Amino acid sequence: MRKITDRQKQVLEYICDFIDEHSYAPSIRDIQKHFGLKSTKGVKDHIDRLVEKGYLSRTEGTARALKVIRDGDKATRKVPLIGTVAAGLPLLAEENIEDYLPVSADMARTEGMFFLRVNGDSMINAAILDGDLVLVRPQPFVEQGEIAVVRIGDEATVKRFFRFNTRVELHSENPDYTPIVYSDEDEDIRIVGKVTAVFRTL
Amino acid sequence: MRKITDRQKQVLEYICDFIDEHSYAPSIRDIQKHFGLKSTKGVKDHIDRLVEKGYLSRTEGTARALKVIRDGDKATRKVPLIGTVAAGLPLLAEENIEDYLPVSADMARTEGMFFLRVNGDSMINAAILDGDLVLVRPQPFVEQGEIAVVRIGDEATVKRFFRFNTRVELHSENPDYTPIVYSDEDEDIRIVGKVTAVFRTL
DNA sequence: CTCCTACCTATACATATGTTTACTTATGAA
DNA sequence: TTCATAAGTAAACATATGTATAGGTAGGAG
Repeated sequence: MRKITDRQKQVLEYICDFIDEHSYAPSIRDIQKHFGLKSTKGVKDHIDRLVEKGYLSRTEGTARALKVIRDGDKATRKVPLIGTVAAGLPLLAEENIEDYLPVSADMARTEGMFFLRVNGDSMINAAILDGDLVLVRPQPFVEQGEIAVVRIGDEATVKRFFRFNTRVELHSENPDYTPIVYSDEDEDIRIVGKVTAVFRTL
Repeated sequence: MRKITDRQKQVLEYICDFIDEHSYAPSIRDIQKHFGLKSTKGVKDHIDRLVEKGYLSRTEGTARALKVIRDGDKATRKVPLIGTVAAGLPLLAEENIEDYLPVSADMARTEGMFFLRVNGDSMINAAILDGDLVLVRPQPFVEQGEIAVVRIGDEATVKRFFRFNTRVELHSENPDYTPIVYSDEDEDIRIVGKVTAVFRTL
């Protein structure tokens, strides 16, 4: 990223703070007043340079149309919490959205991701506890041994997924539970997605 | 929340979408054009009513100063990741901020919260693994047995905190580690804050 | 029916805001 | 020195945008 002068940095910071506080960008004259300048031109120059150098974007001729371009913008994505696993939940039914949680776009890069609340202690050795939220990326496959959300009939569970010759095994991370074994061709079992993150509130 | 008409709902949705796309709010005339209206007055009326009914807030006389008031706004807070625990880290030093992660404002209600990356397996039985991020609320006390970030001299650790008569005990959640015992009055030990959430990316 | 509200047109008007031209001052590089 | 750039003053200018006044139509509540 190209260098900016100290003054330009001050202006950029003021714009950031202003947007943070008001939810809309400052006008050129707002900035002018803040810095005690006697002309709008100076401000305009600063903005033009910040745009040239890639720190700001704007729509010309439009009021308060400044946007700060953040370094690898930590955008947020609202991810729906759609239910609890290990209960007979109507997966992916929009009616069942309990809440939306904002998640770093880093974590939820794909469209269609969702949260499930985990019920029970079957994954306790994978450090997923009862009540934890898992972030799921929908996909029809996972790598050997990855933690997946699997639908068996009308129920869904979180398990480690293994595929061998002609069978599929779902392993709990708890010695009290024995692996669930299915035939390779059983239509009743389907991978819903891969667990990509775990969230817990204490 | 007071009811709004279908038309008002349409306008509100358009405003939401516009802000989503442009990062700045539409002008009255933007909205007018979108709905194919021939006067600005109608739009103004809608906005006034949406403000009255609590769905919008605005700064009068200011261009593009609309703000959508979201239902129990799932706002986001940028929480800094300031280092790794169990290393001799200069805690809370702003220079050490590695990154900012957006977190649901529900989780980070307090000012000054921060993330620490947990190093090691000393809390494995509390389902906090090596590499997990813990969200910390700075406070000088915790309840008996809660998980806290504690500073011992120049180092910090995550441990369950217990205070007995004249001593303080820090318990790991791993049988391989023995509790650390300190005198009640030892100046060298201090509670930094309470661990309020755990985040893990798989 | 009468009154009220939602919704809309038409037409101005006031001002908030972006844009531009012309100059000045200071600083550092060539 | 000479040139380029950063930063700023001054004074207009153009237009984007909010606001106001005066009506008009349709439907529901009383």
